[in-house]
Amino acid sequence: MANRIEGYDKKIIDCSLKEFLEKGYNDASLRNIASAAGVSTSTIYTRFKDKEGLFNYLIAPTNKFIDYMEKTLLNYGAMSIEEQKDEYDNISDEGFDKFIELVYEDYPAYKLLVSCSHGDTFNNYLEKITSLDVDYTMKFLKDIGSKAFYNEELDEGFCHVVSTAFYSALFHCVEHDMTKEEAGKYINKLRNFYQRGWSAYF
Amino acid sequence: MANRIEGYDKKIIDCSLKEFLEKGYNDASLRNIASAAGVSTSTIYTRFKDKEGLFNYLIAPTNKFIDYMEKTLLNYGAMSIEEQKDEYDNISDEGFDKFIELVYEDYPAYKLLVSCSHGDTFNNYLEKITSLDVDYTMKFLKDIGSKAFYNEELDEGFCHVVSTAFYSALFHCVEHDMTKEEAGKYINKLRNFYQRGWSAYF
Amino acid sequence: MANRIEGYDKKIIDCSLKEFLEKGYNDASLRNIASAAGVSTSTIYTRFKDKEGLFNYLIAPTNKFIDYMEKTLLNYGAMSIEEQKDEYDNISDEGFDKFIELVYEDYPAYKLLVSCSHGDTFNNYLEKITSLDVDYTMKFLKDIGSKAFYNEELDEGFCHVVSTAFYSALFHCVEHDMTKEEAGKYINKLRNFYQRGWSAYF
Amino acid sequence: MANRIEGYDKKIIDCSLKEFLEKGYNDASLRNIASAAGVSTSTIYTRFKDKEGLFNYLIAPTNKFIDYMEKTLLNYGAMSIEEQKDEYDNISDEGFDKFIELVYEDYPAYKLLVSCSHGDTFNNYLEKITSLDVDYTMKFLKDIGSKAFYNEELDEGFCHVVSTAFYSALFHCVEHDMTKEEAGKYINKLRNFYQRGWSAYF
DNA sequence: GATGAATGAGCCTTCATTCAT
DNA sequence: TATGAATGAAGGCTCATTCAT
Repeated sequence: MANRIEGYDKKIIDCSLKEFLEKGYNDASLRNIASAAGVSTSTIYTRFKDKEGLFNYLIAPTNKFIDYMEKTLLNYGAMSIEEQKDEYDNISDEGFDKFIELVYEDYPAYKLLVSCSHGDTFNNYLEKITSLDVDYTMKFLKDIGSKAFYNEELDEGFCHVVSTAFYSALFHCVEHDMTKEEAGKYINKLRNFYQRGWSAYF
Repeated sequence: MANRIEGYDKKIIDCSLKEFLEKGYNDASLRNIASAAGVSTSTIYTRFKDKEGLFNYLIAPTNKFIDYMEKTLLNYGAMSIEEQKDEYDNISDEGFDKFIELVYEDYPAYKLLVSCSHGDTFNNYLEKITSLDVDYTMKFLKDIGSKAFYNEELDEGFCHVVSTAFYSALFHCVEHDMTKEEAGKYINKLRNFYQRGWSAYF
Repeated sequence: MANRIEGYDKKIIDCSLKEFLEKGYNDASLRNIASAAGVSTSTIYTRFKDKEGLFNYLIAPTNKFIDYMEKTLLNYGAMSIEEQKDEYDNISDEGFDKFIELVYEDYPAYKLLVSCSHGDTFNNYLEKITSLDVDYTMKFLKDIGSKAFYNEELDEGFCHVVSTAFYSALFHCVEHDMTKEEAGKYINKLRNFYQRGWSAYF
Repeated sequence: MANRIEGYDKKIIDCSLKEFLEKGYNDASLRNIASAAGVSTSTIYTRFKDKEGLFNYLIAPTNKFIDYMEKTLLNYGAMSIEEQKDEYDNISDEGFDKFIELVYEDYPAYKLLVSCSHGDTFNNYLEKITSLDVDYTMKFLKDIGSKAFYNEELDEGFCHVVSTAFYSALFHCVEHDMTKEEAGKYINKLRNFYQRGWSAYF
């Protein structure tokens, strides 16, 4: 998509990216963007409605990962318990591969989301991901008859917090500008680490 | 200290707290604060230099935890390896007790730091804590001759990220306004979880 | 005329009406109108020249009443004094009937003129009506040898102001959205009231 | 009061007056005012809160007439019927003298109110005056046992409209920039005219 | 030490209008 | 003829900060 954008739009997008990345949402100025892009401020409004609309356009690609998670978990949830157990590792591996692929395909969008967004934008994003994960995890624990689940040693609240911590840590690869390769190694270690954490409950 | 603050200063501090907590650093307005406190905007400048100075004053108590960590780890590092091994659990338990004590002694300051600060303020704070922890941990691993340490399975970078994730999660008790009791239980679970994660490396 | 307007023009007119009635001339936005009508802003310019042109088009029907007054007074002025005296009441009755008929035939146009127009638009309209009335009235007073006219007790200036007040009051039926029936009763009372006022001069 | 205002305030007020009188409330620009007054736009905000606050300051003196009416009618209403009958003409004469005095004492304020204000400002002003008048009039008609009042030939609605027309006409002396003398004569004629109109009901 | 006042820079946004296509 | 796009101008307003008093 991006490669088909040309002319003013392209300039506006590039300059917005630069401005937002440098200053963050709040301190970014549409005036600066417009003048850097060689257009009038109004042009931005013609194209993107307003400041928020422009920013949302820039981070829109990050929805692909959420879409992917939703779709994947839906399929996964539709499997039998046995299949779920068998497929868990595959699905998981594929998921994180996909994560890396998507992130490095639209790196600026993720960078913006993680490091330069406004209010609760990133928190909401994390919350969506975490909730999806937790919902399916809780269901899975229930279905497999997890002892920890049934004696309430592992409640949803704690699950949620640890999950949030995990996904926060996941996005450190963006926050700290790792290369794709660094990210791959890092994520593997992270998964191992958390798996050991979770192991007691499964 | 707080109990010696009176008159205008007290009012300014109270109203600043309210404004920053409600709107966050960027959207807080010194004029609102001044008018709520019944002083002129200039008075704030007389007392606190500027907006940032005022905010820093408000979050200053949070340095107590960092001071505590520094002092404690310094003492710990001065022990022999054998002592360190023996004392690890005690020191650790005491540390988290102290954390809870300090946080709930100056709750607004921590809340401000965690949820309402500006730019990298909280990240820098976390970074300080994490670095302290990681430095001593790496030294400890080296001293005890950790296999994982020597075959570079556990490098400083990863250690840092996981540690960051842990301390981030730790401060969720502030972010989510847990009561002191809730925080106590929550932190215990969290420590167990992460200990299992780390166990492979020790 | 209206029944021959179709397609885009019709939509533009309807939406303009709505926008102008809701927000008044100044605060109405051509963009809102265009987007509500499903056309581009430019289309409005193609059809109606500009904002003022569009508005003028919408209130154009209100000229019918002025045309009627002009024609009627011309005929009336062409009569002999005796005829004028005889016909005064008839002409007058017919005139106000016609007023009501025209207003309720093109109600939105009058409403726009009275309540939503810009600058001196309505004042100019009133001024035209008043001037017509005053011109003929002064001529009539002169022709019938009115004492008040000749001793300058009743000068044109005063006549003008009272006439303005009368026609202003007349249009209250539009300003206050009276039904046709309410307007009929209201106007009768108003005429009686002002006739008593004038009576001293005739 | 005005003669004690000096420095920037005076300049701002003078220039605001000029701008509002020339362009009306909506089209007046605070930027123009500020630059004409040789101050920054912000200064206006320091002094007058905002555009509306500035305008309200300028027209504030017009409240004197309403205050006068309220006070006068209150006293009048407290009299016995006989006294009211006896005093009616005096009170009335004094009232209109006072009107002229107040208007020409703060002419710009009234001019602004009548010819340059925003939305329903002047209508609301007229409405206040009219309501005061109508309230006392209706009470008076009731007290003196007016036939027209009791057989409902003269209802409050009609009374209100005619009264509005009268006070509208009254302010024509401001709208048309009459001199104080012209206004005096004009108002006398107007009062006579309307008295004849009312006479049928008393 | 406190303040009222002033400020310049900057904000986002909206508008009526034009013009190449 | 219709329009999408672009624009310059302008709008009201808020801000952190300074400084003479």
